[in-house]
Order: sequence, then C-alpha cells, then structure tokens
Amino acid sequence: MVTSVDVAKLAKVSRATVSAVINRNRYVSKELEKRVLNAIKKLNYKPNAIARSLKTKYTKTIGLVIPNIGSPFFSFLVEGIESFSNKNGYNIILCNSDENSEKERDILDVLLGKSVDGLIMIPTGSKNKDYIFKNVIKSKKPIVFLDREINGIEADVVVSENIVGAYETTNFLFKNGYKNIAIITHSEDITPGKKRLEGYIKSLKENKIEIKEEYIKSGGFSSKEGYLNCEDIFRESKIKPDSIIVASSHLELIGVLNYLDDHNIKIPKDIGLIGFDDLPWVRYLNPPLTVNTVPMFEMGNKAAELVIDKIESKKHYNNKPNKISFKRKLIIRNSTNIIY
Amino acid sequence: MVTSVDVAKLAKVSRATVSAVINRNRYVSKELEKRVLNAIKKLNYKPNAIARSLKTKYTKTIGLVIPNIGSPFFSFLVEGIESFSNKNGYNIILCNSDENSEKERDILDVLLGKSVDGLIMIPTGSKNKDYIFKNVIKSKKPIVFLDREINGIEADVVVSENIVGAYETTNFLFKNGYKNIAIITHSEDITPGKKRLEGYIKSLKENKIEIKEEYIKSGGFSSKEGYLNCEDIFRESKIKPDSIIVASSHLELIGVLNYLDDHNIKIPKDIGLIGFDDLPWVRYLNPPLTVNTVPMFEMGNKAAELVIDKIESKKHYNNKPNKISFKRKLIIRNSTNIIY
DNA sequence: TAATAGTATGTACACGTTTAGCTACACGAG
DNA sequence: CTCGTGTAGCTAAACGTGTACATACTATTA
Repeated sequence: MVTSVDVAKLAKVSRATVSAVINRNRYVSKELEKRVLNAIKKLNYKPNAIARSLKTKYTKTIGLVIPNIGSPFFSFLVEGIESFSNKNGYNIILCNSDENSEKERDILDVLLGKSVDGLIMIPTGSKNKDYIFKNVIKSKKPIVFLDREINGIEADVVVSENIVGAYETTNFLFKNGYKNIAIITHSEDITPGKKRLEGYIKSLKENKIEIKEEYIKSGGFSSKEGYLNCEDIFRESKIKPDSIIVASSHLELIGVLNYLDDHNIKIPKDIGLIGFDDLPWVRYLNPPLTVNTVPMFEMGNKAAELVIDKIESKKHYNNKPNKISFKRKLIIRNSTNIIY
Repeated sequence: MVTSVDVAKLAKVSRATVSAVINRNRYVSKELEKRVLNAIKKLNYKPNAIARSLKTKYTKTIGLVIPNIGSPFFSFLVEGIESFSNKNGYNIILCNSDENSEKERDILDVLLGKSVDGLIMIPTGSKNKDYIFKNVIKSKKPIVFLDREINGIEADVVVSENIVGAYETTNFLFKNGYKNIAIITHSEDITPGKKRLEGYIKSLKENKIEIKEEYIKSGGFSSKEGYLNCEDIFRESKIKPDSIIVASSHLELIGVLNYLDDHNIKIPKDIGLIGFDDLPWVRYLNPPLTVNTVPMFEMGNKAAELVIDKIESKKHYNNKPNKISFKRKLIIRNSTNIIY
C-alpha cells in the first residue's frame, strides 16, 4: 500500500505538507504543491479514508435503515437519498430491517459501530424507541426519520400528509357513490397506517357512514398478506364492499389484485379500487389504477438534505426538529366508477 | 467516547485482555472475562470499527455499484445481495452510476479509498475496463460482475443465459405465427444487450426470416427512450412489426406501453409484446405480460456469496474465475396471440 | 531436579492519517 | 533596530484498535 510517507519521501517534503496539499487547509507554496501532486500521480496514491476517519471522526457515510429495498416505494426513496448524498460527497450503507425490530436494532448497533456520520431511518414500528433515544438522540448523532415517525422521539422527520390523503381519497369514493368502503393499511404501530386510518374514519364520520370493523384490515406488507386481508374482508362482511383502498404496500396491492382475479371480481364493474403511490406501472394495470400519491424521489432527497445539513453544521442541535410534510395528490384513472 | 481503555480500567485488566474477550482469540480466565463483560455492559462500550479496520485491513463492507436502484430489476438483485451479506456480517455501500462511466469511476475511487473488502458491480459498459484492471484486478481486490460482464477482464461473474433466452423467446413468437418481430435491447456495449441481440438474430436466421435494421433498436433505459425507440420502429418500417420484444429495462417497457396506448395499438390484437424479467406486477398489466425471466433474488444472493467467499479465503485467487449462469424461463401469458 | 508444556496476562508498537505547536525567514512600518 | 505579519514547512502526538512479544506462574514429565 502506498501511503503519504511514500509521497512525502518522493516529493522531499514532510507528511504534514502532503496532508496540507490534499486538504487545502493551509498555505503551501506553488513549488512544493507541484512536487507533491506529481508524486501523488506517480505513485497512484489514494489517501486511506479509514485512517482519516479515525482522526477526524467523520466517515462521509450515512447509514440507511429501511424495511426492504425490494419494495418499489422504498427503492424510489433510496434513489432520492443516494442522489443527494452522492452529490454532496456522502456514501450510504444500505440495510434492510425486513420489518423486524430485533434485526433493526442489530443494524443500528453495527452502523453506529461503523461511525456513520448520520442516519436515515424508515423505522419498523416503535419497539426500538428507547434504544434509539439512548444511543442516537442522546449522543447527538444526526438522524432523520423518513415516511414513518416514532411517537415521543424528537427528531427531524420527512413524511407525507397521510391523514389528508386518506381523507380525500375516501371522500372521493363517497362522492362517486361508494358507500361500502373497505381499507387495507399498515398496522397502527406504523404512523402512516395509523394516520391513513384516521383520515378514512374522519371522512366516513363526516359523511355519516357507519364504520364497520370488517371493512378495516391492517398489518402485513406482502402479496400473500394482501391476498388474505382481502379474503378476510369478503368473508367477514355481510354486505360486500363496493370499493377498497389499498393504503399499504404495492405488494399488498398485488395480492389484492390476485384475490379479485381469482374470484372473478372485476374492477371497476364489481368493485372500485384505489392504491397509494404512483409507481410508473400502475397506470398500465388493468384497468389503470387511481392512486393517492406523493413525490418519492423528492422525499428521499429532502431526507438526505436534512441529515447532511445536520452533520455539517451544528447550529441545528439547539433548534426545534424539522418536520417536512409532503402534500399528497389524487390521480384519478379508471379503477373506480361513478355509481350513483 | 468510551474506549477499550475505559473498559480495561474499570475491569482492572490490560487492554489486551479486553481485546481478547471481544475477539475470543486467546485464553482468558472465566474470572477476568466476567469482569470485562460487566465493564463493557456498564459503560455501554461498542468497539470502534474504524480503528479495528485500520489495524486489520478488513472493513466488513462490500461496495455495490449499480446503474440505478430505482430500477426494479436492480433493486431485486440488491435485495438478494443485502440479504446474503447481512447474514454473513457484511454491510453494503450502495452507489448508483446512472449508467455514466465517469461517475462509475469516481465511485470506484471512493469505494477503494474506503477500503471495502470486495466489490459487486453491474458495470455500465466497458469504458472503465483499464481502470478496473489496474486498480481492482491487479491489486487482488475481490470483485464480482453481476448481470453484465466486461470483455477481457478475468473475474467472477454471475449472469443469466441471455443468448438462449432471447433465442427461445424469438422462436416462441415465430412458432405462433409472428413474422415481423422487432426488438428493443440495451446498447451492445452492455453484454446482455449484445447477447440478447445475438439470440434474436440466431432465431431469425434459423427460421429464415430476413433481418431488418429498422426492427432493431438498442440503447436507452428510460421510459422516454422506450417511447422514442418504439416510435422509431413504427416510423422507419414499411411493414409494421407484428410483435416487439422489450429486452432492456422495465422503464423502457413502460415507455413502449405508453406509445402503444397513445396510438391505440392494442395488445395482443394489433401487436404481440414480450418483456424480460418477471416483476410482481407484470402479470397484472393489461393484458398480462408474457416474459422471459430469471430468478433475481437468487442471482443477487449468489453474487454476494462469491464475493464473500473470495474475501474470506484466498485459495480462489489462483483458481479460474467462477462463471455462474442462471437459466432463463419463458412465462407465457396473454400479451401474444397465436396468429397463423 | 530440570525441562517442557500449558495457562494467563501485560507491555508496547503498529496501522495511516490529521493537526497543534513550533521554528524560521522576509519584509515593511514605526 | 525592533516588532508584527504573512509565508513556509517540520516534528511529534494523537485517534482506538490488534497483536507480537515478553513475562510469570503451575503442572506434568523424564
């Protein structure tokens, strides 16, 4: 391995001067600078980031803890995060928690041990609240929660307007004549799940529609769970739903599509369907899917901006945490009818 | 920051003993071990991975260079990579090259500077061949090329059977009566692009169908480019195609769907369509899409397995590089007809 | 009894950087 | 001539680990 010692020797200067040339943090004469740069090129010298980090305490690395990179919504968020980070000289260490809080905790342990400069997290519920408070918040390690919050933890947050989103979506169905509206969301331990349910209920109440438990299914992310949740709704309800809002994951959406397909329930003839988040392909589903959506890339970008901001300037530490909430938008396609 | 010195002091042992307890690499009496473990717990001590890496030269980190995490095919590969890596105690640093070879090179520079233990790469063409040879292969840094190869570089490779896959796909169309088969692939600088084209041409030749340049479009990944490629095919050809194989990305597939939609060309009535890679949603397209596919998660898994294998045992260095090639499968749905 | 092996722990250097603190020179102002 | 200031560069300590080597004790064996 070629080190700054080798460069210093070849350029006939001290290691301090080599360091000064690389980091441009103090005066070096043109003459010496040239000699150093030539030596660097000649030896193909690359500074060792590990050694540097040991001294400076900065790794130029952000830890990213998400439930699952295979889920397209998350992968778009990650795209935004990576893009902003890369532009600003940061790398990201990507870890999947698989919606498992023990694994999530192990991941945090490893990331903190690796001295990441900051963290972006899509937490899987709030089970690790105490751990995070003790090891992250208290030690002033910058962290941004993305898409989901943890109640009772004061930290930067980038989310979307879930209550309003679900409220408007439900209202839209009601205005088009739907009365038996079912919803499939995340479990309530996950803030978007809780809030989307809240918006849904708010709308039903305002529209004086009875709230039926058998229309509300929460929990699950996979296609299989989507299938089963949908099955449960149809099995448990005396009056079958005339519409379903799938407000959790796209995999669950696919499970629902699967169930409807298997049972020859046609969209929108037999049932109205609305999803969350406008992935590139949902407009090519059969029929094109109406969705309530949010700019995913931008959300990821913002999360990275916040965390880097915090890493690089300490002024924020005494401020109130930032809370960025992205507006949601309803994109109307053909998976619902006007049925009154 | 609490260090091993603090632990040693509290436990009244030397730092060597603390290190021995943590790494279990030499005998420590039960008595001392207990004292050390208690001190560790009491102080909430976490070994500093940076300092450890500086000494051991290992970071337990794998660098991952892919074109774009937002592309679902890649994100499934990454899911497989992350899963295997995590199980074996490795983290991954994720970097998007955006199919830009200069950016790719910068990324490699950074990753090597950060002393990743190994690399997994989906290269964006072969422009960085010399750089990779000089800085990775020659320095014996383990690397695995995934999905795409670089000609002339001897390294481990995990790919799929692209020639056979495209050959069988084209044959399938021919056997169902299609005669004017267009194809949209990656540029030829990307091995799957080259090979899929090869398989396509092989089939046409065997079936004695004229090869027409206006039916072959290569290059591009985005929806926009998919749209334009499709437009070009229709504009340039006197005899319009009766079928299209979209063998590049899903975004390009979406662009093609978009074009067909805009021009009211119905699938499969007016045109047959076959895609590559069976993402969860393609069977819910309108109509369900026939695809030629490969197990993505497993491919990612295998790539991680190979690179970790190489990192942890040096025996492979003198062996021939591993070349793993996954079989492809045609899943027939309703986006093609039998038209003879 | 002396040699040997096994047990048990500590000392001190090394990894490759950054940087505080020091020296030293040149030049213009007072 | 002295002082301050800007220029120029070096020495040496520090970051938090891992580990080679040294030390010392005990038990076994010939």
